[in-house]
This record gives sequence, C-alpha cells and structure tokens, in this order.
Amino acid sequence: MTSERITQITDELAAANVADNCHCHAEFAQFNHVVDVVISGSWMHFDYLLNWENDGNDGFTGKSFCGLEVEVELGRRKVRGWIVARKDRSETNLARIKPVLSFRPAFSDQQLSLFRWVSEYYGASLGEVIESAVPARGQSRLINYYKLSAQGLLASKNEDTLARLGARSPNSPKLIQILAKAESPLSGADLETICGPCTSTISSLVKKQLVSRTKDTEETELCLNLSGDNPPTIPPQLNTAQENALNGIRQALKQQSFKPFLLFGVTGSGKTEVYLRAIQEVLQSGGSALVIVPEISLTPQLHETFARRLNTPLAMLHSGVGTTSRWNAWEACLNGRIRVAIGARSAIFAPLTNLKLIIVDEEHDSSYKQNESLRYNARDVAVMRARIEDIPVILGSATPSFETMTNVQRKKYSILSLPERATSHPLPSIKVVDLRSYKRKDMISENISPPLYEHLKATLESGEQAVILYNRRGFSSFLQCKTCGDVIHCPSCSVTLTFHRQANRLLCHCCGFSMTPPELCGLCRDPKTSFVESDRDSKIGELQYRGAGTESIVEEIANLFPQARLLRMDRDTVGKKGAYEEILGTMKSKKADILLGTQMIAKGHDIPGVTLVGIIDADIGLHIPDFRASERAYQLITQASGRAGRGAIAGKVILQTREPNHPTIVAAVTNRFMAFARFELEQRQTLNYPPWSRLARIIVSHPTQSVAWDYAGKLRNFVDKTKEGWENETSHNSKLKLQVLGPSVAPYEKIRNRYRFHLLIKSSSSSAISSIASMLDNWKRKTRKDRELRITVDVDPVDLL
DNA sequence: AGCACGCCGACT
DNA sequence: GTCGGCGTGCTC
Repeated sequence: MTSERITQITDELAAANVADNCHCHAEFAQFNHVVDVVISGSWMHFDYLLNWENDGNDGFTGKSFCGLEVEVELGRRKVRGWIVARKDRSETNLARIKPVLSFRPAFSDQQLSLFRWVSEYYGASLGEVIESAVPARGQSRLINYYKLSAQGLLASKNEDTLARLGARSPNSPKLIQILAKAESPLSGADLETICGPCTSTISSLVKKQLVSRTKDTEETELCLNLSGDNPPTIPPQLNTAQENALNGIRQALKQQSFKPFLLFGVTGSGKTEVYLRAIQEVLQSGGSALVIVPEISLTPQLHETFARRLNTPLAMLHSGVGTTSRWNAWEACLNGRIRVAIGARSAIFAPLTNLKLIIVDEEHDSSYKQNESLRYNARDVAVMRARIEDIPVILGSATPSFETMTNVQRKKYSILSLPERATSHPLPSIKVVDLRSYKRKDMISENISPPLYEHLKATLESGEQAVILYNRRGFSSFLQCKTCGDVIHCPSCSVTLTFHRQANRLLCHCCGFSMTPPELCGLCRDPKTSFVESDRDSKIGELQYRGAGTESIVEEIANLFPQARLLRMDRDTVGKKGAYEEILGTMKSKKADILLGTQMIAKGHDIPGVTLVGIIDADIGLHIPDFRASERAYQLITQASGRAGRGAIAGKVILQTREPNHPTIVAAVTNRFMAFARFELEQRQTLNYPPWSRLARIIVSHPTQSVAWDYAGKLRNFVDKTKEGWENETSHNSKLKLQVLGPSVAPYEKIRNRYRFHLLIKSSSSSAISSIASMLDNWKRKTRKDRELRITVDVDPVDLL
C-alpha cells in the first residue's frame, strides 16, 4: 500500500465534498476503514482511515484490525499508535480524517483485552499501557537536545545581553545560564524539570540562534536470544511430590481453561524441574509458554537450564539490550517462530501465540511491581492474562505472598506442595545467636560473634564455601560529628548519606547524589573560615563513621581470615553488565570461598559448594515503617538460608539477632511459614491492610512544602466528595466502602528536593480502588496548574515509603 | 511535541 | 497602536 494512493483518496473525498460526512462514502468503504487509533504514551485517540485491499491469507485476521501498530500524522508530526477498534462510521468530518501511513501487526485481540484491563485497573491511559508493553520501533526514537550556540555562549557571558533578554522574558536568561553550565546537551524534558514549562521560550531562543537544537537517539530496551544448540542434560528423576504437582498441572493443561496454581515448594525442592516438564507438555501439544522471573540477573541462568532441556528457540525478554533485537524477539513470538519466552516483569506482555501456560517464578518478589511510570504488578497481570487467555498459571515460591496465600485459603487458587528438598539433604538447620548475650569485648570483631567465627573457620578449613548476608550497602551508613552530634544528610533528600569507601564518596541511596566526604563537621568547623594553625590539633568537629555496610563487613572478615578469597555482591559490584554472572561463576567454580552481599545473594541461585550461610543482622528491615516489613524480613531470612546445603554436603545457617523472640524471627528459624502467615494475617486484619483490603496510594510532591500540603488537602476533598457521591447511589451501597487516610507526610519526607505527602485509600472492592485511580488520573490533568506539582497514583503499592 | 490563538505588558 | 512573550488548548 502506498501513501500516494491514500493521499489521493483523501483528496478525492475532500474534493467531492461528501454530503453525509458521518458515513464512509460507499465507493471507498470497500477499502477504506475508519479505525480508532490510540496515540503512543497518551490518553488521546483519533479516527484514521486504513486502506486495506487484500482480505486474504496474510496471517492477520482482517476483520477488526485491532493490534496493528500504525504510523500516523498528528498535527504536523508523525507518531506511533495502535488500532484498538474498527468503526462503521465516524463522528468527525470525513474530509478531516487523515490516512494511516504504514502499519504492521503488533499484538492480538486478547492482548488488547489485557491492555484494557491494565489501563482500567491501574488508572492509566491505554496509550501509556501499550507503549510500555510493546517494544519501540526498529531504530530508536529521536528526541531533541539543546545546547548553546556560539552566539548564545557569548550572550551567557555578557550581562547586558542577559538583562535585555530578561526585560521581556524572565525565563530566557535563566535558560541560557543553565545551558552555559551544562556539560552536555540537555533534552527538552530535562530543561522543563529544571525551569518549569518553557517549550515556547526554548523555541524562540532557537529561532534567535542563541541555542542550537540537535536530534539524538534515546536509549531503549529488549533482546532476542535464539539458542537451541546447548548440550542436553539428563533430566533428573522426579520425586513423588514433584510428580503429584506435575499431574495437577497436566490435568489443567488438558482442560485448557483458566486455573491458577500456587507451587509452594521449599528452597531447593526442584520447582524449576516441574516448570520444565510442564513446558515440555505444552510444546508437545503445539502451544507456547511464558515464564517470568523477578530480575534480569536471574534470566541468563534460567535461560541456560531451559536451553539445555527444551529443543526449541527461546526468547529472552529483558530490559537492557538493543531496541532492534527487542522488536525481533517480539515479532518472533507474534508469528509463532518462538514458543517459549523467559523474561523479567515486562515480558508478561510478550505476544506469544497459542499461549497455553504462564509461569511466575518467585511470585512473592516485590520487583514484579514496577515503581515508576506505569505502576503494574507483573504477577497480577499474569493472573489476569491467564484468565483472559483461559489457561493455567503457576505461581511458584517458597515464601508465597499473603495475597496469594489468601487466594489459596479462599479456594481461588489450587495449592501444589513440594515440602522436601529434591536433593539428598534436608533444609539446613538454623542456629540463632543472641547478640545481646555478648559484651562488646566478647565479640570476635564488631559484627562477628564467636559462634559465627567458629563456623566460618570450620567451613573454610574443610574447603567448603560460605554465603554471608548483610542487607546494607557501603562502608558506613552515616557520618556523625563527635562534637555537636550532627549527622550528614543529603542536600536534596531527607536521608543520611552513606559512605562508600571504594569510591571514596558519600552517596545518597535515594537520589544518587554523591560528594567527597568532608574532613570536619560543616557546622562546628568549616575549614574555609575557622581553620587556623592553632586549631590543627583540636578535636572539635571530628567526624565519626558510624553504622556498617557490606564494604565494612568484608573488611572485618578479611581481617579475621586473611587467606580466604572473598567476593562482594551488591548494587555497587554488579553495576557493569555481566558482573553478576562473573561473581556467581567464580563462586560456582570454587575460585572463591566466601560470598558476601545484600539481599541480592539470597535470590534463587544454586551454588552446590555452599554449606554455611551467615546472617550478620537479621533485624535489618524488621522495623521499617511499612506494613509488609515482617513479611519481607521472613522472606529474606528464608531465601538466604535456602542457599545452604544444596550440594552433596548438608548445610547450616547462623543467624545473628538482638530480638530472638520476635515472632518473625522465630517463625523463620523454625520454618513455620503457615503459622507465621496466620499470625501476620491476623495483625493485618485488625488494621484492615492487604490482603484484607485493597490499597491505593496517592503521592503529592512539590519543591515547596506548603504547596504540596495544600494540594494534598484538595485531593482529600476530591476523594471525599467522590465517596459521598457513591454512598448516595443505592446501586453501589455498602459494598464500595472507602476508607481514606491522610494526607500525611511520606516516610521519605523529601526526595530530590521535592516534599512528599501521601493519601491512603483502603477499600474491600478493587473496582472502587480502580475507579478512584482513573478519576484521579483525569482530575489531575484538569486541575493541575502548577507544572511542578506531581501526583502519582499507585494501585496495590508494594511499599508505603 | 509543535502549532495557532489570544491576552497582556513594554516600547515607539 | 504594535510587537513579542508566554499560557492554553488542539491535534482525527
């Protein structure tokens, strides 16, 4: 199809001055169809004309045209969009309807239903949803970058010029100053975040040739990894529990209808093997399967395991790799060339055809929740997708989320249990070390108790390996003045700065700010003003490095065991691509003795040589102000413990704590998940927290505290009014009870110089939560006058920080 | 995102 | 009066 042909038709239509412009002209109706196109990333949708001449065998059902990605003209620019409906007629004057310039298939009708659900449930626009689901076009999107031209540079140094510019437009000199200071060109979006709305000002500066505009590509994501030639491995024999679980799944596969399973298997119980067999069944019956895992780091491992066992190409879908290959993988799924896809969160939208099974590994993991832009939870989307496609879905975990547990109790999900490890050894026993019973001088070092030391020593002596968990990065978690007690905070956030010794920087874990650590306290002794010779020996303003981190624990252990080969794994050491695999590879090949790290080390990998797991401080995270703190702590302890004794030798866990009687610690140590769940669920019921209710969280932020607070109050009024309206409607009545809390200061009071307040909405009905979310989404678009004001609606928030 | 339109303040 | 900046609203 040519665009000339389309233009010709439109021209003819316009010339004909069609009398009844509410209907397609009969002459063209045969080929030109009015279609509803949603515009990428927005709530807008418009009618366009699609010229479709061949109704033949091109693999696309030419009836609805839904799922075609199109290029269309909007205003004066070309944009990406998707056909979401076919229309018999258009309300718009036909002469105004523009043609579709090009198209290609992008998703199925069923996927569209899923996108619609996501859009409604999370209160986001359909365009936003589809944009975050479908990978970008072959070449990256071009966006505008601005820098000062030679003239602009001159102007920036000339105060007269700036004053002259400023007389008329206060924004112009500001923009020029910013651009003069910038080291690299800034995007339009960057400038807006710094200066507020300034698009027209920028354009005028460009016109005056003070600023130059360049187009450049923006980084985007996804990758394809076709692989079928890994040497096959011999499949292990299934134990009885695995066999039973598989039979349950087999039956559901045969029935070909929606059926959610919880595969509740202790760490090392062989869940992956069950997944593999189930996928094999699916492949044999000609279907395809989708597997999602919590993080990118886990995909390469799983990929290798799967590639060795399944005789089929696999699609690896995860963020981080080139755009073209990402689209290729998407297309390969769409046309059925690839029938198994593995990936992180966003892979849940993969367009596999004839999908027969979805697997969500480690379903409890909070990284399934996207915490920016479109705030969806891939686990929940997975269940909805299974419902729409009418297929089984398996949620696997050793520590299921309470939401999932509740669904099991309510008989919505079927449970399949793997209570024993697949290997010869039982779960490791956990030895609790009560740190309160050791005086400072009795400790081997700051954070290592005698029992942990002894076990580490024995492990190293017998040539075995250890994993040590300390869930805090850096060297010191804060710096405090010995004189005045002041603690160094981030200049833009309400958190303390963490000292990272390797980089010799103070780092903000919230916004990424970094600085060289000062020598003295800025309050008592500013070196620039008060530092005189006679002061040199004074101890006034000396800084104390307080609180441990993975870096300092590594040092402690290195001092105790100088000959041990230590590896550290946290966000700082796995920053580079491939670093994660490298560290695990070194550990697996026994080229290192101790692996020390944050929660990262606890996630689902298998190092057979590890016989000891040490938890330095089990209390970290137990008291953060979030209703899921206990649940998280339990999961972390259990997952970390699960790294021990996966090989030929049985494992042991040493857990250091100051609260050995805390119900969460007790439950984790005795591995009584069900008892813990019952206890925790009771607690949550009294406070009406999930899973007993649904939550939506509204975050308001603004550089000025009072503005944020005032708007939060207005939001509260809006919600209250909506609530009243519903209560007066008899059709809704008591079922839609809403409970509104706040506004209150968010636990992270300030992030990136923006003050944060939040409102919490609880309801027993998820549809009430969703309607509120989408109403707020609309309302904020209308009432927001201050462009600095940011309102985020988070449905089913994963934390309340 | 880019453009038209319309309001308003500064300057001839 | 007129010019130009800047906010607002629209784009099928």
